[in-house]
Amino acid sequence: MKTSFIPLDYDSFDFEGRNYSLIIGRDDKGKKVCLIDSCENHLWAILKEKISESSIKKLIEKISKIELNEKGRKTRVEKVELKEKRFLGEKVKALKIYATNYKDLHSIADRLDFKEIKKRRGYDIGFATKYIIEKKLEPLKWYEVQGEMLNMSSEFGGIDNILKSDFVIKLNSFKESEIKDYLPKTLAYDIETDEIKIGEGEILMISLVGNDFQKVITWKKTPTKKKYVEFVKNEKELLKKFSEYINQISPDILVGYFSDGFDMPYIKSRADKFRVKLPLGIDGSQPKASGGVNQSTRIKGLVHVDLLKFIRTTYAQYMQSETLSLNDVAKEFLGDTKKNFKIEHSSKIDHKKMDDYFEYNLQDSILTYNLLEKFWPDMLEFSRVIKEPLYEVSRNGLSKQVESYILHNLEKYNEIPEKRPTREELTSRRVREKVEGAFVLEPKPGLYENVAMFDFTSMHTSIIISMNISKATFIGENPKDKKNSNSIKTRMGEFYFTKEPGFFPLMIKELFEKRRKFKAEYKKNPNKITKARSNAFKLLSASIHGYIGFFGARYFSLESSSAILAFVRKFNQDTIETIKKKGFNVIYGDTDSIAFEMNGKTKSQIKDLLKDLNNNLPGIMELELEGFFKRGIWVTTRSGTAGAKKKYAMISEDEELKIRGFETVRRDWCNLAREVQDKILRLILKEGNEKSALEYLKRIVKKIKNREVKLEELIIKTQLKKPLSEYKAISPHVVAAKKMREQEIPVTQGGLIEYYIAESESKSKLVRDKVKLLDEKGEYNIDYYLNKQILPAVENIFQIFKIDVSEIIEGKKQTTLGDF
DNA sequence: GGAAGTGCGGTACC
DNA sequence: ACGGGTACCGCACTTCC
Repeated sequence: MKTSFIPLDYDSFDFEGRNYSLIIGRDDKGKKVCLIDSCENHLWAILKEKISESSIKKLIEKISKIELNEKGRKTRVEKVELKEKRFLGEKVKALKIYATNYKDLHSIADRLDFKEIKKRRGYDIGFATKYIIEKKLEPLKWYEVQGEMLNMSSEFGGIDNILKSDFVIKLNSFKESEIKDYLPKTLAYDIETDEIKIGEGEILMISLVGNDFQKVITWKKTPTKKKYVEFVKNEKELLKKFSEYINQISPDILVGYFSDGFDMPYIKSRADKFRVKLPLGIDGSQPKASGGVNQSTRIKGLVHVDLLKFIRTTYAQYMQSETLSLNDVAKEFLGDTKKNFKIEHSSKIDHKKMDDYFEYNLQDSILTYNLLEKFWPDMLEFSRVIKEPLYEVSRNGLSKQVESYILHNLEKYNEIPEKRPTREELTSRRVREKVEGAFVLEPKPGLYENVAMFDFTSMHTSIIISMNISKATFIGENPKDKKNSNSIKTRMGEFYFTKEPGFFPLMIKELFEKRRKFKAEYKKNPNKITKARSNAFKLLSASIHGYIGFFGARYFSLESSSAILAFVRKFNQDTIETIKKKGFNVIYGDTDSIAFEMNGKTKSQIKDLLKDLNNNLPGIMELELEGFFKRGIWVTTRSGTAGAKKKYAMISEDEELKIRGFETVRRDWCNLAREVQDKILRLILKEGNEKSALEYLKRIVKKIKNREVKLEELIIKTQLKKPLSEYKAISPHVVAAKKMREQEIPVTQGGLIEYYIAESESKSKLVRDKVKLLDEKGEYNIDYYLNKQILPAVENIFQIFKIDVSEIIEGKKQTTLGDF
């Protein structure tokens, strides 16, 4: 038979001592389809140089005879082929060794201790990855597939009778078809429990939300008018109902928020306790948890997505939200918020409140469902670009995504994949000395008029490409062929890289060009998909240097990482010097940027300067105009007279502000201080002097002294980064967290702690002794907010105008500032 | 018992 | 383990007189 098909999930099974792939997906009518395909497994044995043909022949014979009988499996070498390959750029002769079961590739590699063999590789790549590389049946692309339908058959031990699928097809052939739209069938879920620790409490309710499906299942019998609430007898029945509904709906994706870390483990632990089976897999198998600290749960044939993980790696760096809580993320992306509901212990909840609880539980699934829809184009394109299944792509960090991309693109360069680092390598890489990072120019404090800013386009990546840097192109500290090389001095020594183009920089160049191409495509034809594709390439391209310096990477290279950073410093410093020599006053620079006074020159003259600088840059390196600014302000550090790095504010010609590093953008300062500072920066940058800013400050100070400021403006929010018991220094936010715990308010690691500083009778001078939670009665501490929040936020700004605001902010009696 | 120095802790920049 | 070096700054803690 023939059908359309889009692969969603990849799995495998053994039959008669052989591996088969099981690919789960849909056809274009929405029917669930499983494909069964054979798949050859292989590993590589790289041969030493100058091995005679006859020795190779003998070796092949010996290897062909390898048979294993371990772990109740019989696995044997099926065939061995001699190939001309490359490994880390070197031409090599290698044996491609096929085995009947991929699970034993590692054991076979262990048996290859022949003297003719130099290295063994390719035994540590996941089955799905290998299958996709070999067969090119790639995730989330549409295919026209042809095969034999299995129906009540006995083939493969009658597997088609077990699989919960509309069609099971033994694959014969396939070809890519034109891309049609695809929207996954999604089901979101969320649980409510009476105890946060996994398995220690009861699951009170579970909500499920699909396209036209909304349910809250609970055993907490309460009169309610909510139609979506369904009652069951007890927690055990709740769990059964949960899997019943999932199987009935049969979604492509089961999505939760923090569900790898909470919902799924909780459900599993309660199911274990009650001995309830959760047959959610396509073959009736149970969800399987894996990984230690960073746990995740996999369900066969049903893609379990923990949206938090995807958002964290792909979006967090560009987000405004204070936290990555479902509430904040939904607010930012959906303009929607969670139902405001304070969780209490179930025993305390009365009937009316129970109704709100149901609503709250449902709402969480609705938000999760809507967020998945929102992020779907990005997940889809990531999966297509990286060629890894959704389950992996939705969880992996950027380094892992880069590595997957590399593995899927090695073939073009005829490269044998490098192995994962061994445990010993990991330990030694982790304790290595730090590589020297980027250069930051100390600014000269002041208010500047007409500022131009340049920055290097994708600096690290373009250095890798232009200087041909990688593990394989590194040729040591004193190579013979210095002429044909790029070199740079680092703290660790002078490192040389051949100019002979290496596969790694070439691959990155191609990636970089695709990034350009898809960015242009998006500009020309802006829509969700082109945007997502452009974004996927952008993120991948920006993560290459991070990957090279990541200790878990196959292509990790400390020399490369340190050389890249040395070039980063060199190019920025050289450019600063050149701009200075042309007579400009350079104000500031950080890593890849340079800000300088335009010095009466016109924009077009500045653009000429840019062109000139670009003409002298090597390879694909490029400096671009970040912008022209009407004014910019740089201040001193709090403790001294030096210019503060990573802290500045500029205003563009259309009065848009670019504020970096100031308290305004820091969440651990109270809103009042942030707003006052923001307003003052705005006034000064707009007007070019401090007059109205000063008037404004005086009004605010008066307001504070008259206790006219609302408490919510004074809340200080700080994250609790580790378990309460591990803190050596008991700082205010730790005290606040302890208070919360006393009041049985859940305190979670990573959660935001909110408190304010109140007037107090105690003589203690410690801030922490004045900490109060928001619902604790008290009055805000005027002295603290004036001298420890407002003053530090504005002092340095007015100092630029030689104004000492501490005189304006009276009431600073106890504080002594040694500098005065 | 207070001043000065040290380091913990959180957050931001790129 | 899933990016990591540079930087700022408040606050508690330590040390010293």
